[in-house]
Amino acid sequence: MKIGYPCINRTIGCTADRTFRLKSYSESRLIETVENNLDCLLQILEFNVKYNIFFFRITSDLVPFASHPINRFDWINHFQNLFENVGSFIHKHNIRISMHPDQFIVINSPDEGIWERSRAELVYHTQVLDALELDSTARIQLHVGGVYGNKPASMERFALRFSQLPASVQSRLVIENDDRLFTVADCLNVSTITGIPVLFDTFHHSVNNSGETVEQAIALCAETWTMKDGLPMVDYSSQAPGERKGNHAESLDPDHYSTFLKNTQSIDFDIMLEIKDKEASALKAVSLSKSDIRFLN
DNA sequence: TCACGTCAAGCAGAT
DNA sequence: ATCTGCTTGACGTGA
Repeated sequence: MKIGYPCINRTIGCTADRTFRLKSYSESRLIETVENNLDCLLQILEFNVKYNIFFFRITSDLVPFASHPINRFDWINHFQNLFENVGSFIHKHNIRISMHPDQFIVINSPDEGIWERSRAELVYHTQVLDALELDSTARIQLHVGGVYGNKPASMERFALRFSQLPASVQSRLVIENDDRLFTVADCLNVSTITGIPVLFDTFHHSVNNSGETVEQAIALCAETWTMKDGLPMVDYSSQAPGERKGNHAESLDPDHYSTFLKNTQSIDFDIMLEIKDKEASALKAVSLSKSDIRFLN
């Protein structure tokens, strides 16, 4: 079991997701920003290793406008050395990496334009992981997408579109249950058709499920991950006390977390803490997990 | 230096 | 018809 947090470190004072406005686009601005972002990414990973955090989600904003038509710069070759440098650090310390394209990436949209842009953005995410020379355990997590008034048809369209993606992208994708539309059961159905592993999100499951317990759901998801996919990835968070249903907690709830570990102890996985205070909660989790046999492995 | 309107992109439910 | 939450910040203009 590895413990991780997404994208941002609030302790070390740099950001790996610096960007700028489309109107301000220039090649020099892009180069300057990506240099900063890659440099900061390495700093974050160094911080993580120092504190026994070996799972990390790389921000989608690492290369701003990477899949936008305005960007015709060959950033992969230009930054090849920097990517390899970060990648070798990841290898050396056996860090697990994920990425999570944001809500605009919807491959099952009936709108061809949205599909085209989504495909381009997935290619970009794949290019980042490939430039880092990461193996097939480094994954891109995606939701199934929209329902458009017909869930079975939308799931079938997802499978069709998946089959039309480049093989390099296909081998990186995993699908995640969401909080409103596609449950674990839906994702498992899509997985049966496509072979895509299912990433279990605990919080989404708590607000959108088909009656399975967490233990049942996580076991079913785990079965969709093969050796080459690596350990199953799990997104973990809990309800913010007193806030609107669905809001992520500000900080790790030690009791909730310990109970979750106990309830899932028969399965090993890597856990991504989607909690607002980022690395602070990861540090708490590392300390709480030290008595867990999976963490010691 | 600071305040604050806005930022590439989508969906679905609420108002 | 328009706004809001997803992830929440931070860019950058105007004063």
